[in-house]
Amino acid sequence: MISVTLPDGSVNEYASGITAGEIVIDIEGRKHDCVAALVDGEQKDFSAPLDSDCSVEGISVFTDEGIYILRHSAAHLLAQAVTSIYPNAKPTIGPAIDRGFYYDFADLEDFGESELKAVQKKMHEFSRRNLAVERVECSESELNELFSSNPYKIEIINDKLEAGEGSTIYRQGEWYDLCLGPHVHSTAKLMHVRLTSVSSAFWRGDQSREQLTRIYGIVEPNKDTLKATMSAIEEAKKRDHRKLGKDLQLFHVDEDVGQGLILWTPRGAIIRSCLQDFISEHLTRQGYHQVYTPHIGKLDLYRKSGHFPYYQDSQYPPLVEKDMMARLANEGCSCGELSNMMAEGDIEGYMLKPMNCPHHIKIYSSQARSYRDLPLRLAEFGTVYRWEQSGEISGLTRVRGFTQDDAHLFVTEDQIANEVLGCIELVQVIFEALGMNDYRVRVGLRDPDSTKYVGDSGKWDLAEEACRAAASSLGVNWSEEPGEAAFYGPKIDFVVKDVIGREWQLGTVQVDYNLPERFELQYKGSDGEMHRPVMIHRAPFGSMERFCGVLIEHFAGRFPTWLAPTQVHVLTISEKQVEYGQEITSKLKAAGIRADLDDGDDTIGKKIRMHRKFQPAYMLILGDDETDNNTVSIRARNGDQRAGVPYDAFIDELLEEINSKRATPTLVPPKEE
RNA sequence: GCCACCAUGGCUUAGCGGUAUAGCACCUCAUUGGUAAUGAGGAGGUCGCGAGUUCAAUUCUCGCUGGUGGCUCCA
Repeated sequence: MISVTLPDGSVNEYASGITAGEIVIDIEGRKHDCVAALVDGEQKDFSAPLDSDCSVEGISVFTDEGIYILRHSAAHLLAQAVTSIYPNAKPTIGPAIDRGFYYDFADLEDFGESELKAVQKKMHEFSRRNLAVERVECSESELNELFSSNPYKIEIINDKLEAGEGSTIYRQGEWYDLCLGPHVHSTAKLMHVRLTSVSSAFWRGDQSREQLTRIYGIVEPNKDTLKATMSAIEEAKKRDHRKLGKDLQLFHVDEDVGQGLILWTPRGAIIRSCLQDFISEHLTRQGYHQVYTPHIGKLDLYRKSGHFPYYQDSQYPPLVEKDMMARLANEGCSCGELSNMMAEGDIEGYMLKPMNCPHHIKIYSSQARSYRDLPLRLAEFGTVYRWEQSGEISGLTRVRGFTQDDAHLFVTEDQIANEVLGCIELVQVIFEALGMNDYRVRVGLRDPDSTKYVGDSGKWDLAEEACRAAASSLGVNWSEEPGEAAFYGPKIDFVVKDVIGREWQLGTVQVDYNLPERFELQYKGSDGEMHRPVMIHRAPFGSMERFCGVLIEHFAGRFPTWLAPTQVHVLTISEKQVEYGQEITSKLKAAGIRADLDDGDDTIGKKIRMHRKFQPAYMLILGDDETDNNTVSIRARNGDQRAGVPYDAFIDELLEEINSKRATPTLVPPKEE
């Protein structure tokens, strides 16, 4: 007999050799929702036999651990289905991920979305057959034998296992895979599975290795959760900023202009400029100076900053004077030679700026500086250009030309902590005003074992401590990430998720010892000696493009009144109200409110339908009642109404709402009942 | 950059080896209508671009451009 401690703390006696699954049934009953067991804190299959005293509890499929086991098992089922249809395909790896699972296959060429259906059908078939999933211990030689036709598995065996060490496989029906488990005990648990997409991946994430075919899928415990997940995916697609950007006419990307180059259309430009105004107010309050610098600079400048030629691949090619180009061409200079000569500094040219810092540095050094000038905070909405890989460009979130809400702070060493804190506060103010609470903070620290960092370690300790202190003052989740610092200093990054779960780095605050060194920046200290300032780079939004993209999805296009491209749409019921409508609209505009008038001859139902797509904060409906009494009828986005409001009262309330930058429109109180 | 898929009037979309649907938007006329589509008529496309195959290509092939999903990258 063995003594087993149950989750409620009680201890039961069982016959030695009982399986973990049998105990889970004993605890949870036959109708439990568990996929595996936790034995002494370790995940085990239901089939695991127990022969000594231990604690046991079930792992519910509705926990993070449980759903991961389900997904992992679904990945196995996928590989079983694929290999049964395509016997030549070689499974490589197939893990569970946050949103489902995938499996990578070698030798599965020409496999596209249209092939998914047959595979999914096969998975359902295997699931319906209720195949037992068995764990089998194997010796090294058995493993080599079993996977002899799959070099990828052999590579894993050779890499992960010590010589002479065995491992386990999981078998379901005829099929088996190298795996540590645990897994669900039967394929029947995997009925609610859907394959979602096909893409490619490199073996072990290495671009120089084989290209594999990756199949993605989702799996859910039951029909209802599957349905919920599928509709959540649909909902997310509706919020996609690329779709909303088109529907709401916020921005346009034109292939004749170029990939990843954003054309801000009038409605989107309003959002951007409101945000910029908002930031500018804070800049003034915090003692920043706004500056303007050009979009290009000499190659030499970027040689000095270290951007060229080191980051050449992610920059637009340099601009070279045309007479020089002609001369070189006449001399038979090849592109490769040209590139070398530019790298060596034999040819001067200009570059689209990939960062604003060199320009700001030149503003710093345009005058002799003393400690009394510090901290000197230079801010600019500076547009930079980077040659992102073509496959990576997407909507507003990954582009080739973007405007950073950039600033560089030139500070003394003992000002670092305070100034970093000031930067963080700005980020927080902005995120709070926009109701963006779902972000995480990464503090990038240096890797203690690496020597790639500039600056002495005492300074680094202070700067890292300043970053830590600043991050913890935020009151949100933050993590230290050793090795994630830039080579020139520690940093704090703000990361948010978009609707399809992709994470985007937005704001960043970085301490930099490197550039002041490279540019030999100086200031005269109170001691009369020359000292080197430290720079802080910071961009609370990151880039206007990316931030607006995330913001569109955050609000699902329903912007707060202060940001809405049009705040009020005035709709007349019949032509009797045209004059009144025009009067109201011009009064709104005179008050600085963004208003739009529709005095056409559509019915009011039609007008509401048409104007809804632009998501104004409010629509005003004007009929005889309103005209006769100098009032307006307010319609909120959700259809709620508030009739008989005197229009000057409406304007006052609206202005109050705009000026307070409320995150949600509140002029129409929700209906009672 | 790599793999797969995709590209038809402003938007959504049908279709096919013989120059093309429909809805919405737009314009005109009628209608003067109270909170998610009033009716009728009209205009608008060399089917992303460039080659090739063919008597004939929007439809087949190749290249390019752009997009989507991923991978890789991201100072």
